[in-house]
Amino acid sequence: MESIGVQEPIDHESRVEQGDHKAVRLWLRLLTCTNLIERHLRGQLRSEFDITLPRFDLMAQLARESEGLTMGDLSQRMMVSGGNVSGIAAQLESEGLISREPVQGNRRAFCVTLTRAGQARFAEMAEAHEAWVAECLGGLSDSEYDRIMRALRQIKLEVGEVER
Amino acid sequence: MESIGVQEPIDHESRVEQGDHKAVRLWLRLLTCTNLIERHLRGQLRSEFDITLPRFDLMAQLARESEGLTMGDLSQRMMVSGGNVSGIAAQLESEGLISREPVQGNRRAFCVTLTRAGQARFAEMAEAHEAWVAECLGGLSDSEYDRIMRALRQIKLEVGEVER
DNA sequence: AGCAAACATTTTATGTTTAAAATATCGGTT
DNA sequence: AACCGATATTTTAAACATAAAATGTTTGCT
Repeated sequence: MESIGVQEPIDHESRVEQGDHKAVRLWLRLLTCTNLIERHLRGQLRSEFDITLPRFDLMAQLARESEGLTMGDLSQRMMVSGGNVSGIAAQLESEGLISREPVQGNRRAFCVTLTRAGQARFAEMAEAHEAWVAECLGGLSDSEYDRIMRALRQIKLEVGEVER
Repeated sequence: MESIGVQEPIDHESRVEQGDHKAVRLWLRLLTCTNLIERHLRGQLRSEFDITLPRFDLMAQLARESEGLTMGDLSQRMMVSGGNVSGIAAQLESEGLISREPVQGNRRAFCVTLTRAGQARFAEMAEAHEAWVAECLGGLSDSEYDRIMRALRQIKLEVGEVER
């Protein structure tokens, strides 16, 4: 399947075309894998903890920063727009899982932290989340794991350069 | 960085915990890469062709099936809900890029195809799209490309089993 | 002090996405 | 023929996501 082995000599245009097709195939597979895992995690979070993935993500960012984060920090780390963070944070706040307090010395910013209830809730979820991810990705050998991590890092850098 | 080399003997619990953390790190990197590329493509499609990524995706599915696809086929191949396809298709239809015709022998289904205008429009976009993807992913060597493709295939299979 | 540019956040409008309910059709059974 | 479960699609409600405009706030410069 997918043209293994035999390599006919081809001209330059065909070679380029084939190279591009390769990149697209890789992109589609990357997208498929990510979507499958994301869908799985979303469903599990919903059925086991009645929470959405974006809300879990926001809490996860706060959980690793006990000092708290500003809305802008959250936007940057979650890689979503500021307006988006506003909406998600508003809901978590109304559920009592996070709190937003003014920052002294900068009346523009808010400091967002997990409430005690939020910390407890997140701890439960994080444990389950790790297990679900390991089910999906734990089957790789150490060397495969390292290789794919390196390849993804390189891809990340290249996209950054393209965007620059 | 990230614990290279030295390996202290550790008990079973720590080993498991460490394995889980590894999987989560891989997952987050996978997600980051996919989001970066997706964001790049979305922006390019918007600025160059004034079209959204989902609409492009729907057209791409139709472009490789000259016979046309049903709404259900599209939902399955795009890996999104049927209701979602309904909305996207409605807009593309109103723009004259796709057509939906009843299927003889099954009055429930529609056969969706690219209009002639849709074909022409998609041909332009597809060429640019390939180039953008190649910019992001073309920097991998052939062997790296093969390895990551294989690893992703394995991941895809494992997620399928977990979901089963 | 005054003022412009940058910053932090929210609001608005539009579009995507899902789950679930609703609508309609099909196939087979009785 | 009447009915029932499966199939194909649309509609609905709620949440997520973006870009762009709006609202305050801060900072640096003159």
